[in-house]
Amino acid sequence: MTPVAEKNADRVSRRQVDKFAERRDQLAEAALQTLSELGYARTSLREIAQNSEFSHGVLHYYFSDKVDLITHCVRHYKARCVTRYDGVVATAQTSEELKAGFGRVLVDSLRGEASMHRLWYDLRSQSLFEESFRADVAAIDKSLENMIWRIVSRYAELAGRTITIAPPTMYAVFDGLFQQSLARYLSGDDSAADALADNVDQILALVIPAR
Amino acid sequence: MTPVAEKNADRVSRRQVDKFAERRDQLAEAALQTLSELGYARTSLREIAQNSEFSHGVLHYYFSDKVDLITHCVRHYKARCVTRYDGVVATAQTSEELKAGFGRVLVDSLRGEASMHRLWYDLRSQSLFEESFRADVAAIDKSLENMIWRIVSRYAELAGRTITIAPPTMYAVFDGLFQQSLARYLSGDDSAADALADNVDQILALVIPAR
DNA sequence: GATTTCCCTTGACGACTGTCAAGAATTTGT
DNA sequence: ACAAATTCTTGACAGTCGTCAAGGGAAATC
Repeated sequence: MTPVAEKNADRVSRRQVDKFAERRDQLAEAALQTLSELGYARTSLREIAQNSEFSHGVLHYYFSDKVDLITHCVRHYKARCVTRYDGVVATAQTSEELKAGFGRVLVDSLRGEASMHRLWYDLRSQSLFEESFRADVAAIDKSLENMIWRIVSRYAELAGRTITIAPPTMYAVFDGLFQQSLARYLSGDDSAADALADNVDQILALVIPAR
Repeated sequence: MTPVAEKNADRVSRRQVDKFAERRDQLAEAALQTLSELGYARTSLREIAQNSEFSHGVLHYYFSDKVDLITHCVRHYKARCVTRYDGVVATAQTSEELKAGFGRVLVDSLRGEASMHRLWYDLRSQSLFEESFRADVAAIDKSLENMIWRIVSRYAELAGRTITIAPPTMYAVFDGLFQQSLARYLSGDDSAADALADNVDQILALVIPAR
């Protein structure tokens, strides 16, 4: 095989790999939509296929089994949700601005992506039972923790304060707040979103106290 | 029917009702054990029956359907877990004593009932999708919120402090801490239990600050 | 243009699900 | 003791599940 042929073969293979990965993501997207509507327990492969433009058999062409599919979904989900707050952190000039931006994104995300959030909590619960999900879920949880930490530590920096709470604890607190707000919002209480912003303000004032 | 006969009939009926309710609870207990081991998604009625001393058909003699069974389980669960901290609140004489007792029960419960706790978070996630569970789950959540509030407000009282945080927010914070500790504990990190006690101490100091 | 490779559909399989009915076994009432 | 009401078992039902194999059709390769 000549170097040129090798290059071409490489290009072809690369293209195939890309197409393969693309379709996997496309199917993962359909799966995520189905999962966020029905929850893990009630989502079947046939239902997922019906939310895509393909038949149910194709899922086993792109994924080895159901766990493989769900795992890919989780990773695909991560890629989207973790960077949501980075813009706010990067552009905010004052602590007040950062706090307002943080709250705004939080509220918007709660209102606009409630179904995806409940799926996240569902899958996180599943990972407490199913060991095969645990590593990926833990990785996402960690990156969410990092995200919260970037925000809070930057906030403290802008405000000229110091933090005495460790990142995991900080994340746990805000996650608890968000989770409760999500439950209220999904049960029809639209004011839960605004209440979340207030609660975050209040907790932020406590965990980063004036010295 | 004579008054005596009426009384007897009543006694009989009462006894029957009691027996009926007793067996329902007994089956609910088996169901809770199964659910806490497998999770909601993987628990079937036959599996539940195998964890009891009866056959699978009996479940439809005592419960109208699966939702009825699970709902009864949730209520049965509530009756057990909500009163766990009342003793500590009632007997503690000082704020330090209360804090220590709170932490101790928290840690013991995490270590000894981890499977039941993960089931609770699983069912709470299910209620975000399945409306039929929502009311019962919300009721339990509310009573847990009340429990936390009894502890924290009593703590503030003993310490001579005032609280500026509303009960739902307070519950959300501690629930977030507990949930994260549970995940770590179940993934093999035994130190997560003791870390929980430390975190609770720390957060308690923040939410009920020295004035 | 023929052939090989890839992508996708269809239909089937065994296993499992919730539900229910028929009847055996047990308890209760007389 | 017998009769009646109950509690429980068994087996079957219609449906769904994940999985897979056979093959059609499209696209790429030569």
